[in-house]
Amino acid sequence: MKSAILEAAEDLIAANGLSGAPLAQIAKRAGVAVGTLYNYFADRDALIAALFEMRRATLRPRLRAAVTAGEGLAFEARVRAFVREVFAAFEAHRKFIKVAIETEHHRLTPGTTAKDLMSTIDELVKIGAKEGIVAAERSELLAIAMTGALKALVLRRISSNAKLDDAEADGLVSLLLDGARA
Amino acid sequence: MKSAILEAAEDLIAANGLSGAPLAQIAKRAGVAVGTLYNYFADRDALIAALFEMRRATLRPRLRAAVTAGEGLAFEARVRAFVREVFAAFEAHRKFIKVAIETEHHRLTPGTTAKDLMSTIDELVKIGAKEGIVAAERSELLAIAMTGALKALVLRRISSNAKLDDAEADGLVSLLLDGARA
Amino acid sequence: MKSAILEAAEDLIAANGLSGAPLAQIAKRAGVAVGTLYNYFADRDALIAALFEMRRATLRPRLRAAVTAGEGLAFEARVRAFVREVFAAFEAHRKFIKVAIETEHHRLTPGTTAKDLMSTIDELVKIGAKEGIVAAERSELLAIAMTGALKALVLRRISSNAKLDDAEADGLVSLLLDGARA
Amino acid sequence: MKSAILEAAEDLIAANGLSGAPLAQIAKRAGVAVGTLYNYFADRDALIAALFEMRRATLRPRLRAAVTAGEGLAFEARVRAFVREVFAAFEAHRKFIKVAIETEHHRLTPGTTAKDLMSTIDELVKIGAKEGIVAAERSELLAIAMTGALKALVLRRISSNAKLDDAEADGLVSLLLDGARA
DNA sequence: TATGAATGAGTTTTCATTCAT
DNA sequence: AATGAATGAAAACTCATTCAT
Repeated sequence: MKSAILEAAEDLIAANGLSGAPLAQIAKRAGVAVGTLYNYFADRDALIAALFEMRRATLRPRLRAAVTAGEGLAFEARVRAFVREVFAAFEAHRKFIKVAIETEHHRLTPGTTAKDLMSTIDELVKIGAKEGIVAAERSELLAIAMTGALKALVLRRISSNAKLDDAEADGLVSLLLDGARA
Repeated sequence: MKSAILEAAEDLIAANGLSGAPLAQIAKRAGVAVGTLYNYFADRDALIAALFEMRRATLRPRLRAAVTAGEGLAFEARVRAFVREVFAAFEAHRKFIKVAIETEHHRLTPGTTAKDLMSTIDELVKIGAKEGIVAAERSELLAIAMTGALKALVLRRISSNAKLDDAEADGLVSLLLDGARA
Repeated sequence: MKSAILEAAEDLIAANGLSGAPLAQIAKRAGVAVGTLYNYFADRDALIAALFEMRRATLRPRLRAAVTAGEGLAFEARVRAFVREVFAAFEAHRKFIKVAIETEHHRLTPGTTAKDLMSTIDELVKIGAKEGIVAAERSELLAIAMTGALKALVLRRISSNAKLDDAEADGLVSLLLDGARA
Repeated sequence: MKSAILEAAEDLIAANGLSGAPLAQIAKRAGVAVGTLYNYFADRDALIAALFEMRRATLRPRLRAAVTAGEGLAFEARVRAFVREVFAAFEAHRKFIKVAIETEHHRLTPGTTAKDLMSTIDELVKIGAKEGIVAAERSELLAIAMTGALKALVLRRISSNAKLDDAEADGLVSLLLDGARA
């Protein structure tokens, strides 16, 4: 029930944005009465927060796992493994990822998947810097650029109904580590 | 008067988001009565649209100029010049740029500065591909990544009250063309 | 509840006209909150339309019945029966009849009781023409005049709190069929 | 100037009703600024009232004249002359007559042409009664019916862009005095 | 006198939240 | 727990009226 409600909310937010998902519509789509929403969530904000936290609870472990996935490998291979894992995780939650990226700057969605992605990438880049693979003075920039590039790529692919596969992941990693020159 | 209203709207949207700027507050901050807003804009949507179009009218020529800024130069220098120009333009409109990037996916803000940036970068990357500097098979990815990285960097700097200067621009270009390796 | 709201609207419109019945007053008189109105009607226009349609649904069958009331009788007797029935029906809905006649030409009230009356009278007059009782070349005029005269008489009686009884009906029919000469 | 404003108001009211004629539109159509309206009329109500009074000032004398038009003639001829005169007067002010009849029951238009018509007809009918032509017990009814029938006929003809000529007038008089029988 | 931008009270409309069943 | 009608505060919108120029 709770998750049926959250899925209904997710659908509507994905389609119409955060302010295009009134409780009446969420309830209708979830097949329950409005009043029922209040048996599961204190208020609208809490419902939205719960949606983001539910997905976060699923995605954060996978992001964490993605960091450790390539442990022992050379840095490039490790980053490649990381991005492949991230893409796989996002692929499994396309609708929410769209929502998470699009509403990233909204008051109601602080500290959610977008932030988790950022901090995970930070962590990974620091490893590269410590290993001397990534130029120290470029590491902050790399982290920011990688996060931005990844989100842009993901959103693009989701919006055009294209897959997020390993080739896509490898391409992004090559670009960021070796540049775009021919 | 019209622009005082739009600036008030910009301030409020920058502070509280698109749905955190009721007409009563906009009017108050602009120092006019609510009714006055309707002397200048058909309705709330039109006011918001006008804000984005006003800034767009200022920024688009600068983005276009940024593309031609480095004409004749080698591609890397040209991209460098482009990003420096873009940063200079964004620096002059920090508040709006924050708003434009944060609300990029909102129903009320289609075809605005964020799109102009994307298409401008597209154009530039195509030149690099034609010149053989950018690997053809990487050009789409480069355009997406560059747009995403640039927006992420800009937003980060604006949010932390840091400048968007030439050094920042050069760093981003190096990263994208040559990669992050030490 | 729905009909309490419509009755409140009817009262206010009868007293102050269509534009003298704001939703706040309708709600107050109906003993509900303003928001409640929107649980029953899409918007103000829909509420007004519903009022006219509700009464129409009641009155139209009675007008139809009035046409058949005198079937088999000689034409004059038939018309007499018709007008008596109409008066009885109107008598039972004085307040609405007042509203319906007074707002007959308003944008929000097309195709309502006033039109039904007109078309019903048309039908009846055609019967009289076919039977040769009414001069063919006078039938259109008779229909128009009868409708106008009937509405004027009804409105007059309602406004002066006078009854609409059989004598009144018979008087009108005599006048229209035989003229006013002594 | 004043009459240009009143004509603009008349046009708009004829087209959209009393509540479909905001001052801004009236001013625009009259080719003046809103503020100017207040140099000629105390407020909106006064403007509307002035429109009705201006026309009334023109029409009332013609209605009065219509009563005396047939003095000396036999009653039927006199009524015929009266209705012909009325039709001629109304024909010359079709737009206003439409407005006057349609808004007859509005708060802002008491004691105007519609009432003048009624009282004029009353007067005429009384003459017929005194002369013994109209049955005394039918005179009130005749007056009401004649007024209603006349207004209905006029409105019908104006709405369908048909003329109000002498034949039309004669037809109405015959109907009311002699009835519709073949 | 003419102008038309500015005003703000009045009205409509939305929607999260409550609560009796 | 589930329901959904009722609520009313907040927001959008309209328009007669004012007033500085």
